[in-house]
Amino acid sequence: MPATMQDIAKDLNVSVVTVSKVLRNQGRISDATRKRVLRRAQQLNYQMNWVARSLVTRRTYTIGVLLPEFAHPFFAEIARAVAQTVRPHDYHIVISSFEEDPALEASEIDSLLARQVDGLIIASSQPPRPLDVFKRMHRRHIPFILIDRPIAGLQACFVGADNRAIGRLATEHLIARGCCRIGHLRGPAVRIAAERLEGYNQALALAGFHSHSDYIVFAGHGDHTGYEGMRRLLKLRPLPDGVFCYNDPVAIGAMKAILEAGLKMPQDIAVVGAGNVRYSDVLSVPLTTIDQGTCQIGMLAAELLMARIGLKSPINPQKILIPPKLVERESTRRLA
Amino acid sequence: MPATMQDIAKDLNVSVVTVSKVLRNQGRISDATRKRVLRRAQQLNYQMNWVARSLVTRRTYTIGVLLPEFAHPFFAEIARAVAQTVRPHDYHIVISSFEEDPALEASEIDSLLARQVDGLIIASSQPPRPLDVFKRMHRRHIPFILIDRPIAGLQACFVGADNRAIGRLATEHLIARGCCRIGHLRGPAVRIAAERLEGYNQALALAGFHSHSDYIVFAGHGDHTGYEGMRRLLKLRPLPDGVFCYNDPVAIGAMKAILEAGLKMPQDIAVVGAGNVRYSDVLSVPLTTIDQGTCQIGMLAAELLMARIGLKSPINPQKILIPPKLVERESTRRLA
DNA sequence: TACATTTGAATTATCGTTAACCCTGGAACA
DNA sequence: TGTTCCAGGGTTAACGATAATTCAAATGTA
Repeated sequence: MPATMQDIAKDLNVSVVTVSKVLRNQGRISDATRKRVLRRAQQLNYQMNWVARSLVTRRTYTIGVLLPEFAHPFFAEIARAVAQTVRPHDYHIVISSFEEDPALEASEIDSLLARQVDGLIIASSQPPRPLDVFKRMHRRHIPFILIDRPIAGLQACFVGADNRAIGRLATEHLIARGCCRIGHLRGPAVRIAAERLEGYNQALALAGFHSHSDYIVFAGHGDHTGYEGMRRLLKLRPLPDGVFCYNDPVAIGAMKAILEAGLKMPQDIAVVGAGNVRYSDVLSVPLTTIDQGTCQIGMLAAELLMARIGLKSPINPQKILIPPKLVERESTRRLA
Repeated sequence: MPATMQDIAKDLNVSVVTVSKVLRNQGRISDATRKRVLRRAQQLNYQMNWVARSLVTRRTYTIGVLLPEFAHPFFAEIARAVAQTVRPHDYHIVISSFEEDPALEASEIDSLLARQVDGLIIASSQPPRPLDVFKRMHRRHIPFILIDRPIAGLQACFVGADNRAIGRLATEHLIARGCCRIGHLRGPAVRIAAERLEGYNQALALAGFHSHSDYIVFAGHGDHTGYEGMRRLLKLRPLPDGVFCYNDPVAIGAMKAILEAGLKMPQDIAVVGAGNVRYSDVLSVPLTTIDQGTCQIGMLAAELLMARIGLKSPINPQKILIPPKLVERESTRRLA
């Protein structure tokens, strides 16, 4: 059994509270006593029992991080950033994924609440009319930050990429590179994908192009969907000369299809992805992409959460959109 | 404030213990009472306070997962597998990374112990003469499983890849493909890298080749080290006609160097990586690699841990080596 | 000297739950 | 009728800490 404060107290003939005070540097304790306690604690290799402390302080120094899937590089990176940001505050993270299943997500939230996390960071998959999990959190005054995917109609803190700006930036870049038949491999039917599409349309409109629905093809999250989608795009005549892909995996799949078709990048078709995942630069043709500030999302969400934990009165929800940055590589590079 | 058992008890004029018993399906409770309690619990939206329960049961239903860095796809995948495996047991994971810093690792272990995790899964960076963190765990009877990186001289459960087999398998494959000057971009000075190197040497010896130290070049973990290393290999004459790379990122870096040198894969040089990371198959030349059963490592480690948690008497440490599998792609494909 | 203040620590009361044991009244049995 | 047994609870005491309050002695002050 690990040593408790009681063990120290008994050995030293002082009260448990005295020990507690010394260990927390609180209250008035004489130097002599302080030293005795500290010494004995070290001898016994005393380690705080945080469970016991949490029970009385109502603080677990633990936050829940709830992600759709955390082997995905994007979410893994966010989790890393969150963990690093909260570590100096003595916080740990309990991480959980829900495989894009709203019901599982809700049950995991409840489960984390039961574990008394001090706050939550969630990349939610809840439908626009969210279940009442969020109400439960409000009632309990548990702060939470939504990341990456906002929820329509929910007043809450949010940190995420500026998806319209991403769509715009990518498309404007293709236009600047001289493309005039720009296709889009759009993502699944979620808000993020819709916003990137909007950005794409905006950029086209601003440039005086008008978008043609044939050139907008549904893809998904993964590279195989990009591959399939691109094969559909390649059947169009005239061929697109530029493609903005919903995300990097989709772009990678698309590149595979393009190479298979015997076409060259960027000469025949220029490709832009989004996300700047690792290895985007060691592909056959290094991929131009839009960096969405993944790391920052995690950091800012964590900071926002830290700031709200322990606040007596709730403050206004804050929304942060990270401005995207273009990362230019071979897949759109202007030829010499 | 969330409802407590006391609230339910007071409303129903029963004792808290009765409520507790109902909620745990324990003890003898009449059907009538049971129903009343259950109904009231639902009405009040009662949620167990796991912190309080943990304090008395000495079980947190939480395990610590300690990794060198968890944005790395290998570790992220392991974490995912662990989380999925323990979820059915009602366990959650507290995850933490220590950036390859043994001191930070030790302090994180202590920190997780203070949080009363029921067990730990650790990919340790401790030196062969490990600090006494592990002794502390033994004293407290906290089960832990080492993964990926065994610690010499420490009696403990271990689950990891069979690195000698990986080195052997990769090298034998190159030999089978007709390579006869096989280089090795070896990893950093850690046991894993040494074992893969051993496997490489074994395979060469078995085939009657003798290894030449010039053809063994130090690389590291990341792709840039692979790039640098390969450039050194490319200065050798005669040129190697096959390279076994410590891991996939190194291989990816190496491929970049090879392509830059104007050489072709696999015609001029065949390349084998190890790890089978995502995107290994969408590279310019899809990379032949050795799958080390990442997912299985996480799963088996988690299962092993679950089996040990709550065991009264400690049982013998168990070591599991996952047999590797060859994943053949273009980078070594035999030409038609 | 008498009173107020400070210092250093002990007491007491939680926190929300479970473990272990105790109690009561009626049914079953002899 | 008395004894036993058991169903259906209740009581009490933790678990390991902290918050709030109280208290005795030492110190300062008038």
